[in-house]
Amino acid sequence: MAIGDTPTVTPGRRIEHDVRAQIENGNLHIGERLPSEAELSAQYGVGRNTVREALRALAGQGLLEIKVGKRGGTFVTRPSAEKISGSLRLALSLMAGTEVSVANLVQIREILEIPAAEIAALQRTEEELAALRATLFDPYHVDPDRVFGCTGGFHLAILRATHNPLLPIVASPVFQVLEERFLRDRAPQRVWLDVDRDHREIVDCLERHDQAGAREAMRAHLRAARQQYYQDMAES
Amino acid sequence: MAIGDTPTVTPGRRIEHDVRAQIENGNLHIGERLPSEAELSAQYGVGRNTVREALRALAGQGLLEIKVGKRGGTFVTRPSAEKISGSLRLALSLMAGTEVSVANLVQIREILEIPAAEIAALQRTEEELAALRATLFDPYHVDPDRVFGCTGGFHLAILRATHNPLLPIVASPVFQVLEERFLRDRAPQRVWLDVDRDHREIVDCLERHDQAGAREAMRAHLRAARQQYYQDMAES
DNA sequence: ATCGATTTGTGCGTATGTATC
DNA sequence: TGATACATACGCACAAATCGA
Repeated sequence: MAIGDTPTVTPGRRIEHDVRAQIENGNLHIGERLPSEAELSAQYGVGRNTVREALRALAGQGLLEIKVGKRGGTFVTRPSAEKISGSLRLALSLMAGTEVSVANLVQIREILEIPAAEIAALQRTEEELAALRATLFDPYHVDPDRVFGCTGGFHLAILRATHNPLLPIVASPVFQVLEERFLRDRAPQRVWLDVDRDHREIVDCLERHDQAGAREAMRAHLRAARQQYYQDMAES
Repeated sequence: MAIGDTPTVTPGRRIEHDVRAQIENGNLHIGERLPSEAELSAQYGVGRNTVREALRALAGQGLLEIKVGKRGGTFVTRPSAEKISGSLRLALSLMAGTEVSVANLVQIREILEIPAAEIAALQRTEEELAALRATLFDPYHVDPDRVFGCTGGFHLAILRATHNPLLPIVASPVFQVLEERFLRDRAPQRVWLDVDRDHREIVDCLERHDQAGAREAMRAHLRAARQQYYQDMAES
């Protein structure tokens, strides 16, 4: 242990930080099992409650998985994509309106999703194209809940079709926060006509592997969405 | 257990999920104080340790802040930018090599940092320009540790100069994971000559608000970095 | 500045549920 | 079926931090 460590850190915090550091520097690798609570409490010279709380905090971050039973125990794991994405979505949702403006969110969305469309036009498989078509909807018979799910599914399908797992992880929370805060079901039908037209145009571009077309179609689509967000803000 | 019963969810998990849901749907606001542990344990009909572990799990995610003392207690907070960025960095680091390839990381980096340079060229203040210049180094007197910090500082300064707080949050973890895994101090001096030249060219573009120049200079810089990563991988 | 009230931090013992053998 | 090992849950007691009178 390094000298001059923070003097007044509670044992619980210290254990949490210590285990986290061991995961980070590879001392503990994925799938490895930690000593039992009793062993840890003996090693650190603290009670089992203290150990348990430290392990809980790390489990909340998705770094540990706790299983019961004789062959159970606490195991090192990596946060799932869903866990990361969910944490990011909640964090962005809580930041939106104070530290982070709608313009910030829109800008990130355009930075990520416009290249994503271009990459997807190159990488998409037939299966992904079919999944994308399944998200198209009939703008003349709008069930608000269904349309909301379709638009989310459309953009997620594009991100997935890039074959880069990081793009859905970082881009979908941004998209979800924007869609949650706006036009959940407040948008007039005219908007859905435009959205549907844009979606179909993008799908057409992906079908013929038209990278430049997909990029520009997505750019136009997101520009329209941006205008809708701003109009929605002005009204409320 | 009777047939059709909901699977047994432990009280601790239930409390954790319940509090998280209340934060998410706005029932609990930022800065609001939760009831004391004793009150919560009475409300939920569980022991105080159970409550503490649930709160610890949420505190580990940066959603709660726990303070001791008479006016202390458990307060709802939003995860700090550092917390989010740190969690993302560790998660990416653990995923790198299995679910996520180096090519995936490089692609995200280019998607984010090339537009960032273009935006920074428009938005940068004199102070940010000065901070950027402070990260330049002398490639002929390379102290590996210092150069490593400088390159990180350079890219972070660009991201900050965009005036979009989300860009540092999502882009810096990607950058850090790549730099950690490669050329920490294995790079030959020739590389640092090129890096220094690229950095100075980008700074020059930002100085004269040359958006297209900054974008293309960053593109070239990241292309060179990509080649270095791949060469580094081939050698090891 | 001391004292007391409030709240979290910690230790320990015990009983129970559950998965594995 | 029973034994074993481990997590789960609870309750209590005391320590430490903090604030206010």
